[in-house]
Amino acid sequence: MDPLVPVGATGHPCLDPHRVSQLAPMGMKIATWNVNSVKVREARVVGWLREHAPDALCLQELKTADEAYPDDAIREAGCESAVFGQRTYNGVALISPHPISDVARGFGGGVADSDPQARLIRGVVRGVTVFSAYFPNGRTVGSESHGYKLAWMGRLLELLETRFDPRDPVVLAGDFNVALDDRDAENPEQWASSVLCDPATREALERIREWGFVDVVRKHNPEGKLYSWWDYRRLAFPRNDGLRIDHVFATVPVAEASTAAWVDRNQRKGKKTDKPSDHAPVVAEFDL
DNA sequence: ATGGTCGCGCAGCGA
Repeated sequence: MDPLVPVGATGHPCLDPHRVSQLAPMGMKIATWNVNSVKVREARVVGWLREHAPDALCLQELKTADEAYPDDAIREAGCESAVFGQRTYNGVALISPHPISDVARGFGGGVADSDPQARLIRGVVRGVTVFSAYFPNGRTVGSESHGYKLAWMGRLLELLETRFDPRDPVVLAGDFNVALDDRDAENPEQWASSVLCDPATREALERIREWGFVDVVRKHNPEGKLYSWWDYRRLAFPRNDGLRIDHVFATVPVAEASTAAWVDRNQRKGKKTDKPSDHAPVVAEFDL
């Protein structure tokens, strides 16, 4: 399968994006989780798959090369994985109990030069193109890393514009490292000048959203006060000093079918020996 | 306590 061919161009009726609303309604649950090392979080991931039975689970920060990815344990939980691993840093995966087709790693497609960091993978699950994205953090505003973050987001937008159609069923899920507005932080003033909230970063994400996405978690939680990441330091979780930086964006035909969206805050709980990630899973459910 | 926590990989970086 040519990964450069847009989804829906394969000729298979089940992959025709414009037919998504014609499919018999079934539950479809899509989740994203920055696991901060898939090896350390292996038992949690397997347990979470068994408990919540998502149709797609997007992982970020594997910090693991492809060869060391726990593929056997995931298979024992009944799922296959599409993996774009990297040693030490980054690394993303897409997990599903269904077949994953049309897998593409990175930006590909000659949109821009290849990215040396493994931050993006996509595949088609039950007719929906699902991206697992780990946006760069950016460290500090104005830094070289911040420039890389903004450029990376621009490349993602270019990929969407050139290879996809907002009328297609597309889900962009992952750790965006962006809190969209002040509802997405418990202490917004504390984070205002950080790379998670700075105006240039928010504007870059707004341009991606305007391409044709709905923020599905916001749709179901307009009041805010729902976070996905709490720093390991400064007792952030007990104080609920969190931010919502992990997102599930969906194009309109998918977002119109959403029925619920939530954060599995339980996965952030526990003592040091329980080894929680600093991120909790973000889940969106659809009648698709 | 003048930092504070993780994970990687074995010093110091990135988050």
